[in-house]
Amino acid sequence: MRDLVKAMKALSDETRLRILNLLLERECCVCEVMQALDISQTRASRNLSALYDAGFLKLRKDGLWSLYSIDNEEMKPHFADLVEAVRKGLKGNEVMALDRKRLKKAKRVGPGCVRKCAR
Amino acid sequence: MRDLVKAMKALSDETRLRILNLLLERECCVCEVMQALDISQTRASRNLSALYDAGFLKLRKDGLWSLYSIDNEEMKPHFADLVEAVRKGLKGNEVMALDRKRLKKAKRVGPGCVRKCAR
DNA sequence: AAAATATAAGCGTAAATGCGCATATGGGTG
DNA sequence: CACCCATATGCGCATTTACGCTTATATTTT
Repeated sequence: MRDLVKAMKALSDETRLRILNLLLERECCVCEVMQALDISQTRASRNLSALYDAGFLKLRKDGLWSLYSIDNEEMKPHFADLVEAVRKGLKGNEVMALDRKRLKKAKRVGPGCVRKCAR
Repeated sequence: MRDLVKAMKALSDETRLRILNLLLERECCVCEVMQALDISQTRASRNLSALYDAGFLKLRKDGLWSLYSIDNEEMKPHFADLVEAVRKGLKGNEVMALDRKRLKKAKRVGPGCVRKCAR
């Protein structure tokens, strides 16, 4: 039960639902999440970690980048059901649509991404 | 999205998951929840209200009793999916089994139920 | 109407949560 | 090796949450 409570907690936050929405589109690095949601590096990193710790995401390292994505293979079946329910519930939401739009313009590479985003 | 966050918050608490487990069995009054989970009246009432406010339950009054049950008819489809995911995730849990067991012995009527349970 | 009863709500408090700031970590490049 | 960069983490603070205690509300019974 502990795990389920943790999973639900992970999903009970606006920022994390927005992140999940991005990841339903594609794999993202922390930097891209920052840009798409227009949030701080700390906030992006922490909330990605929360989703990861809860068991929804997998992590892949590529050089300096941490690439997070929805862990469809290893995720518990009922967790996948939760993700699906969230996807349904978020469908048509304008904030989510805007986030996805900005994700398309987000760049994984480029010098000083973090610093630039901070301004 | 606000509603979804609220729903997930409602499900991200051990007490409320235990209550939901009872209601998956059958309709319950506050008093029965108290007995089955061995918790205070305030706690039972408050957490039932939270699940109700989030949109998972319906309320029926019968004399002094407030009878809560899962609102399968009016609930949003993706909320029903959440409940189903929770049910799956809770299957086989020993705490849930014990709660259900005690629910069978819980009585809706009987003088001084609340007072007795408080001891 | 007065007493009893089940439930709800106000209030205070302890714990948990979210996040910004600063700093640490660890890989990449010159 | 020195520096740059993306990410992670320690710390402190403000807000939220959970819950017990007490009291209010509403309904039934005497």
